[in-house]
Amino acid sequence: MSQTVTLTVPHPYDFMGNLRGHGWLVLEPYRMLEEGVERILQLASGKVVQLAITATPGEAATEVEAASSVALTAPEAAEVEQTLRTILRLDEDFSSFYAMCAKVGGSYAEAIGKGRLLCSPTVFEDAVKVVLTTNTTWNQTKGMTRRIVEGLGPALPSDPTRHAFPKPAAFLEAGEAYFKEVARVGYRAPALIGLAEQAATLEAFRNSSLTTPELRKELLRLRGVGPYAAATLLMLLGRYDYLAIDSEVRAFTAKRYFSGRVGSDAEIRALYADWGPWTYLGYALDWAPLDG
DNA sequence: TTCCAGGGGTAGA
DNA sequence: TCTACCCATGGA
Repeated sequence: MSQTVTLTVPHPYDFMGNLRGHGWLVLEPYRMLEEGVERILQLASGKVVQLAITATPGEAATEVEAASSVALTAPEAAEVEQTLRTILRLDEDFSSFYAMCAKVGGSYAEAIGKGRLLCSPTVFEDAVKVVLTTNTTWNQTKGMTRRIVEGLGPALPSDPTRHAFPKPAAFLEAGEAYFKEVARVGYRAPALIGLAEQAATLEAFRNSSLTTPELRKELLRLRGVGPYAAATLLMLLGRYDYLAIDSEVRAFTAKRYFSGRVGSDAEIRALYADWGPWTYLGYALDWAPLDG
């Protein structure tokens, strides 16, 4: 028994760009599919479902559908639809960003339809994953995330090797020792416990009336969250005012703009300052792997 | 061994 | 605001 939830998407819309804009789609409980992404999700009813999320074929997707592994009640189907709208950011308005891209031109002219970046169903999950990207390699981020999901997340009945993302309560129950000894997150363990303790506060950030600088200040109060993590989390909350300056940004801008010299954070920020509220995306669409 | 990865916390200037 | 140092882990 299975069921499909379908919803229409904004125009223009780049579905695969939405998924591949950053690394989230390869962090459990997401898994990359050839034409979309798979997600293990625990619904409010407690049911754990497997969703295969794909779009109508072609350049201009008009619909996204999630094929559930099991039948859903009406409230469960509505919850799946709302979750899709959240993780694909379908309700965000990018029109002023696209207008800016068209004005700037060049490679930015191809940005129309892009900008939506996959996020998690909960701010808590996004915050955990962002902390797991700090001061480590991408492979280790994937490993730490996988061990947390497999160790603490509720299992999918039809395939118990697959798990949904664990709830904050599971983090607290597992305790710091679990994260150090089993998940091997090292010194990040206390930060993850802190995020679990403040999960309710984190969720309120999704539709916060705070200004972006105010919200950034709140995020910076979280243990394990510094300038990079705060800027990344703001992006995941739909606020693109700040650049998440990490080793990759420094390396890219050094090569492209500073003749190999690593620019100061102020110099790097100045490169994208004209993008204003779209700064993060201004960089994201500038970035491209450089040869040599 | 040493370095460092999609940094952060702290102390001291 | 800036710099120096430490922080667990694991691959190069």
